[in-house]
Amino acid sequence: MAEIRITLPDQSVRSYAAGTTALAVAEELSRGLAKKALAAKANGIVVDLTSPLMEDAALEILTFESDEGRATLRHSSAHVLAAAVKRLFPEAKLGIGPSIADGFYYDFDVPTPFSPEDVTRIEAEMARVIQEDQEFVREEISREEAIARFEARGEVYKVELIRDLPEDAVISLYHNGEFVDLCAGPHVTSTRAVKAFKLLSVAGAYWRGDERRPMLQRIYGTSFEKKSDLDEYLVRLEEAKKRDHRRLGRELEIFSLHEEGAGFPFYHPNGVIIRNELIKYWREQHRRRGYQEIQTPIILNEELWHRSGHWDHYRENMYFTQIDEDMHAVKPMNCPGAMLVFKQKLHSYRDLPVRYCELGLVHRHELSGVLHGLTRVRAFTQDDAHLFMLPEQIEDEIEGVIDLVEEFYALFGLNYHVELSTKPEKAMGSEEVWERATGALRKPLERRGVKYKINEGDGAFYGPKIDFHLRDSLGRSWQCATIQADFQMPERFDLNYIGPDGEKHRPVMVHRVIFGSLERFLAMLIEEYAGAFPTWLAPVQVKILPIADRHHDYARQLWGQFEAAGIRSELDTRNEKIGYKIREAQLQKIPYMLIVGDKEMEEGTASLRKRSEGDVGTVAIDQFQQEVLDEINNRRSR
RNA sequence: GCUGGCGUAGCUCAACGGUAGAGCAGCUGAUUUGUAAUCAGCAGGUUGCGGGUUCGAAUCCCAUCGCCAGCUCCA
Repeated sequence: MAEIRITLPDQSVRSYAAGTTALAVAEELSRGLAKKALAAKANGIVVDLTSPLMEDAALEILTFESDEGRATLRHSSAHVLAAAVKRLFPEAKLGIGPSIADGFYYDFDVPTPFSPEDVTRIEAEMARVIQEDQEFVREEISREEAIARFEARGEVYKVELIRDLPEDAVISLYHNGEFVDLCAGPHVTSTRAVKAFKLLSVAGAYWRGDERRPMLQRIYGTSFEKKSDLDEYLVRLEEAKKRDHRRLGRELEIFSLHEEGAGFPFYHPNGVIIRNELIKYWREQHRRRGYQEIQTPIILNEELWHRSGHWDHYRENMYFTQIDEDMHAVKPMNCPGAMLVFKQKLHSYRDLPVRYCELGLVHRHELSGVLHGLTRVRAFTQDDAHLFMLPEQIEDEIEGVIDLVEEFYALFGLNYHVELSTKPEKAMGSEEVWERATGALRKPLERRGVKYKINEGDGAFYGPKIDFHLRDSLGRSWQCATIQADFQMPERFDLNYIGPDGEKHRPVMVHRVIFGSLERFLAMLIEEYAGAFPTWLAPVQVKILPIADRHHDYARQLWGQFEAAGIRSELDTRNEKIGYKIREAQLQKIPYMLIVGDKEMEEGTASLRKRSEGDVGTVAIDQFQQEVLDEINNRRSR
């Protein structure tokens, strides 16, 4: 892979190893540069910082991986899209149009949103722009001139972007045909380079991601160098949809959702089995690591939520109910309950850390538009824990949690990325305490060499957090595990321990979840495994398929033996051909099928078929049983 | 919550102003079957819910609920 070269404003050049993401480069450079501009070129990525551009757009452009010139192609495709839209809708005002992970988008302010028919017309017009073989031409002008020119065109958003640039900034424009855009570049040489493209969807998007600003119409698309690559991508998208946990959840009878309770999931028998297996594993691990499990109520009175700060910072997400004279709230978080348990007795410094874990069912009033299968619901069970410790124990404790997360996720073979989320706007506590808490999270991460990115302003209201994110089958990222340092709640709840000096001292608290929520984690697992769960999690582990009625007794005997051994097995005695039964077991993704007919009954064996390998021949029952038990007990994956 | 799209039988879809149909699944019967679908028959819907337009609405309009994509927000 090509090395990455970057030209800085002073004309010096820096090199980065291949594989470095453009985002990482930008983050490093931004420490030394107030404003950055960036360009990426098809040959291996040349990032051009000599002509400053607005930060937002630069960051948008930066989010692609550096190993492809594809980003350039896509960014140029975005210009082609904008050119087409301006032809068909001259009144459209331009937002920004970056390349993104799998394609590109462009934001437009139009009086009426684009209809699907409009999108078809735009696509046709794009094809025309491409046919016209328009050359991409760069032009550099002064900030004042840029403002004047975009103002003359009524491009208020572009003007806003330019105004945010420094006084002496040199602005670059890119022309293709009659279309001109504010843009750092670079671009492909001609619109002809866009060989295969497709517009995928239209959606509203707030200008600059701010819900108080106007909502623009965002058109998403993708483009490739070759038609075959585009086709392959579209096929992959279709394939990914088959792994969607909402679809598999129904097909495999794991869970369901009903309009009678939007966002409140129903678990079916198979779902409960998987959930219970996860919980069983979770309990084993936590006991081993010195946690004590507690359980606290779902409804607690309003006063408690005032004390915890939730009333001030989280009320709009909470459900309330009146009991007798008093207002109560359904818990959106488990922390206050854990704090009451801790406070119930006097703690010695010798007892710390105290680690309380809790499978806590919480309810949150999430906005209707964000609900999504099991990944975003209104009632979910957090595999929560609250750790109370001496201040000097905090780094070790956090490191212990990181270790636990790594062990869990490794078991499931999950890939994740880590973020460190800092103080949000709506926060309690002083700047100084936040600094300390953030440091307490950062150090263990660095000590372990965990790669992480900073997520500015995304912390909880009571403290900063380390987040572990998983991706779903369509590439969307979901926060699962999180570790939060909290110096606020112990204060508010007046928590104490008795130190060696015989005096009361304030413990530090850490909140954390490993799965995140059982709901979201289950969704991730369904998609990760495409429904083919490892045997230890599979709702049905062995399916016994007799060929004809005369084999039923023998089959039933095997079934009884497996059940007694603790293997979840099922018997299919329906009056169907063996192919039919196999097909059904296969679609249910059952790991093992045992087919028994005359031969097997005679020998006291079974014919084994694995869901992943097909027919593997005759097996001895006891040996097979032992192997399955080993696999289950060792929780082997796949 | 916001923008757009979509709600027809358990599932996947058809009918798109003339009064709802198919495949799979389900049920019944026949068949006793050797590694991904045996055959036949039966049953199943006040077209999400509520209004309106019309001689007539699944089809058009309004409202509402839910779902999908994205934005904002989050485990």
